[in-house]
Amino acid sequence: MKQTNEPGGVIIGQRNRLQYIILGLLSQRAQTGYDLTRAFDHEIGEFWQASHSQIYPLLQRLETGGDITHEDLITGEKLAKKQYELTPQGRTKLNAWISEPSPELTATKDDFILKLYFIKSADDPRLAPMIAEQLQLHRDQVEHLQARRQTVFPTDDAIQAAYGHYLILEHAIERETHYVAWLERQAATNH
Amino acid sequence: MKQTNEPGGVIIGQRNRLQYIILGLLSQRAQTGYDLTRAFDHEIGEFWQASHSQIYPLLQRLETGGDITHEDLITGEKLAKKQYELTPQGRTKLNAWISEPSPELTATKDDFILKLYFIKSADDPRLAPMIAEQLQLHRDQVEHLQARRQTVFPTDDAIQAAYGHYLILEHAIERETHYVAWLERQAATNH
DNA sequence: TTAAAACATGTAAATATAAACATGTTTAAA
DNA sequence: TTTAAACATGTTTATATTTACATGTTTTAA
Repeated sequence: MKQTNEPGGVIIGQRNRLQYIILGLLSQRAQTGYDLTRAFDHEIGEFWQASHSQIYPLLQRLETGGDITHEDLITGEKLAKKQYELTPQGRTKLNAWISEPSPELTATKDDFILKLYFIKSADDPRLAPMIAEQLQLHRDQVEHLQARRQTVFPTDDAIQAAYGHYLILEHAIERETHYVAWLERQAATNH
Repeated sequence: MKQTNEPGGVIIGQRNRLQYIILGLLSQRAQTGYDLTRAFDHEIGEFWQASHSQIYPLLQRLETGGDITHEDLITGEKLAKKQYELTPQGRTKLNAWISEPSPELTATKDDFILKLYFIKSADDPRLAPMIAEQLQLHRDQVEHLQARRQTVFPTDDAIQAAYGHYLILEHAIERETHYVAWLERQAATNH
C-alpha cells in the first residue's frame, strides 16, 4: 500500500472508509439503507457524502462478509424494508478501525485553494472577486454550523450523549471562523 | 449534475480537476509527464495528489482535445521525452476555469474526524490517545509547512512571483496552527 | 566498472465515486 | 380524490483514483 508518510505527505485514496461509516451509523441503532442515505444529508453529511447507489451494494457486501444482518419489515400493505444491524463481528471491526492509528493527513481538495495556486501576481484582477466569493461562502457556513450546534446540542446532556460529534462540530466552527478571518485579512490587503 | 448547494452542503465528486492542475502547471513552463508527476511530490502535492498512471493518459487526452501539444526531445543517446506545452486554447480553458465561480465547500475526509464522530462519550479511553496522535501529526505538519515557507519564499521577490502559492501556504500554516491549538485544548480538557 | 538511484513513459486491473436509469409504495396536503 | 413528496431499493454506466505490471535509459556514487 503506497502512502506518503513524510511530514507534509498527504493521502487521498480511500480504503473503503464508507464501510466504517455505515458500521458506525448502525452501531447507534438498526437502520435501513434509506435511513443511512438520509444520514448523509444531515449529520455525517458535514464530513462525508455517499449516495444510495453506493450504500445499497455496500450493505449487501457487509452482510455477505458477516458484519451486518438484516430483518425484513413491512410498512403498510407491502412496502418492504430491510433493517440492518451490526453483528458482534461488525462491532469488533468498527472498534478495531476506531482504535487503529490515523497517521495520514488529508488533502483538502478545495477548488478555491487550487485556483489560487495559479494566480501568480498580487495584482491579478481575479483575486479580489475570488476572495469575496469565498468570504460569502464561508460566512454562510459559519452561520450554518452555529445554527446546527444550537439545534443538535441545545443542552449539556445532548453534548455528553454524542461527545465526539460535538467536538467535530466545534472544530468545524473554529476552522471556518479562522478561514473567514484569514479571507477578511486578504480582502483588506488587496484593498 | 447533482450538487448539494444549501449552506453546509459539501461536494466530494471531482469534475476532472486534475486536467486544470496540469494545464496550470504547464502554463508556468513546458514540462514532461515525469516533471508533472514530480510536481505532485513537491509543490502541488500539498493540495492534490496524482500518480503518473493518471497523468500520462490525461496528457494524451488533453493533446487530442487540442489543449496541449508536445515536442519530442532526446536526452543522451536515445532517451525520449515528450515536452508538453499549452496551446492558446488550453490557456483559454485554464483561465476560464480560474475565473469560474467556486461555490462549493469541500468535504474534509479526515480519518480522525470521522472516527471522532463515533466516540460517544467524553470518558471513552480511546479519546486521549487519539488526540495525542493527531497533536503529533499536526505539530509536525506545522513545522514542515514553516520550513517550506522559508525555502520556497525566502525573499519578497519570491512572494511576488508566486503570490497565490504564497497565500495558500500561509493559509495552510494558519489552519494547521489553529488545528494544533484546538487539539491542545481538547487534550487539556481530557486531562 | 558496476550497481543503485533517478529519469522516462506507458498499460492493466481493481476499486471508489457519481450520475443516471429503473421501479414501486405510502403519506400528507391540496 | 388526486397528486406531489417522501419512502424504499435496487442496477447500470461513466469516470476517477490507486496499485500493480511492464520496460527501458541516464546519471551518480561506491
